[in-house]
Amino acid sequence: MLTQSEENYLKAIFHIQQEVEGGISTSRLAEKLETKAASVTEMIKRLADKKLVDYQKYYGVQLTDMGRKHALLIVRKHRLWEFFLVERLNFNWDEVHEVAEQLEHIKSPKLVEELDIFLGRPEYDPHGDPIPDANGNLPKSPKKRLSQLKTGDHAICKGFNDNSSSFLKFLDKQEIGLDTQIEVIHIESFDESMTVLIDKREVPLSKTASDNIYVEHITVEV
Amino acid sequence: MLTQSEENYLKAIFHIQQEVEGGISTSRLAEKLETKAASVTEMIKRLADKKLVDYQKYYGVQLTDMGRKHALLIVRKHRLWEFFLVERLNFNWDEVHEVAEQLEHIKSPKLVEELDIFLGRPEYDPHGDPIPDANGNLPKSPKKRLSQLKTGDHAICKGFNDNSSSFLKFLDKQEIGLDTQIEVIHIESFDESMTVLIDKREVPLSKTASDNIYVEHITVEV
DNA sequence: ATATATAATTAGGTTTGCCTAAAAATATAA
DNA sequence: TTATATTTTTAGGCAAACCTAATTATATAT
Ligand SMILES: [Mn+2]
Ligand SMILES: [Mn+2]
Ligand SMILES: [Mn+2]
Ligand SMILES: [Mn+2]
Repeated sequence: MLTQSEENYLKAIFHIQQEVEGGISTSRLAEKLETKAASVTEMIKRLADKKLVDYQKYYGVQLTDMGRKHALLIVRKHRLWEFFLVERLNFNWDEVHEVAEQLEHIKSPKLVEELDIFLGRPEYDPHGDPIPDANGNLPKSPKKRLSQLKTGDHAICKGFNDNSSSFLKFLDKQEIGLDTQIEVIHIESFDESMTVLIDKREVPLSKTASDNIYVEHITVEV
Repeated sequence: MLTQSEENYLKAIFHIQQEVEGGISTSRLAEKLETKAASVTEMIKRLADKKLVDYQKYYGVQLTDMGRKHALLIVRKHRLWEFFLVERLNFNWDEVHEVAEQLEHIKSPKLVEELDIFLGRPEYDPHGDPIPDANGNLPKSPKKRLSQLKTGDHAICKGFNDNSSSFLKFLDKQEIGLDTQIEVIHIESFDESMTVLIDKREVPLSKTASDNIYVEHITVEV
């Protein structure tokens, strides 16, 4: 049985591995977990003893198959709970993360399975992130960053790189949500900022913003 | 902010105080929490420092108003979650306690309030135990033990003194549940065992069993 | 290739929450 | 009332997770 802290480390390693290849540095993990490098080294050793990570002193850490399995279960629980909070308990999508950080550590296989059934086996959480199934399989969708599109392109919003409360509140304000239709009508070459058309509204987006929006690029029949 | 362990101590003290008056002994608490007396002494001191309990060395411990308020919130959360698990997630009433022991420690006032609303503000948990409201008020029902009734008495089952899985499974087998109608048809003076009529079925109950069943005594118009 | 900067590890502490064994206080019995 | 038994507290340790400061290894720049 893993401690809450061990679970948080595994999840953090998993998330960083989604972004970058190879071993993960102590400092990167410390940053993600908002802790100090010394604490990370210590914990990594414990996880290595338990065969949950492969660890080579000074050369970073990687999940083993077991470690990955554990991490995926935590991610599954996190996202199922977020879905529950938004769809059943009237939480806004920017207020669920902290509570899900707690709920993801509840240990009960039956609870996870019954919750999944109760919610109708959702495939995506409120932020568009895929929910691993009971076997740890992730439905993968081909996502592009909005910033990669060209003028005239059409797309549908499918998720976000940044799930912070401030970014989600910004999206609420611009009325951008999951499955929102977006058309790129102008890209400013000076700063790569973008003007997009959403539901007949012209919305200006900085490069930072468009970088953090994942879309599915669609071809529109004229 | 209280730790999980501190919350468990407060809840245990609260539950023991429901049964017996006056200060609660270190050994009684140790037994309830399945820990050692030395650990209890230590924790009690911490709780006393935080003004959550009144503590007199060698003479036991009692909740302060603050301590009682905290304990009632934990009990509220525990029972709301049990209700959720049984009514929405298809748990049987004998499998909810352990999971609720974990869920009761989730910290989010909004979660508690929204869960309460979502469930329709239930007044009793699946075992018939009252759910404190947001202000810590308990709806109190005048409960008797089934063992206190006389031959010929009619009653409705309203709760149990023992919520252990084995007792609840026994009740399932005898088809005794909340709001079940019970008529006492015989009491054996030798061992105080009882025969009751439930839905036209004669059910034998030991003194131990009838002691653990709470009922509302009703008068039946003939 | 060597010096310097950066990153990671080790050493040594702290707090929480548990333990066993010894000592002290209280309760009970002769 | 005094002796004995029981209960409670204290003393001293341990493991998990965190920390700061010092040391060591690796990476970078001259
Ligand atoms: Mn989240
Ligand atoms: Mn977490
Ligand atoms: Mn319970
Ligand atoms: Mn608990």
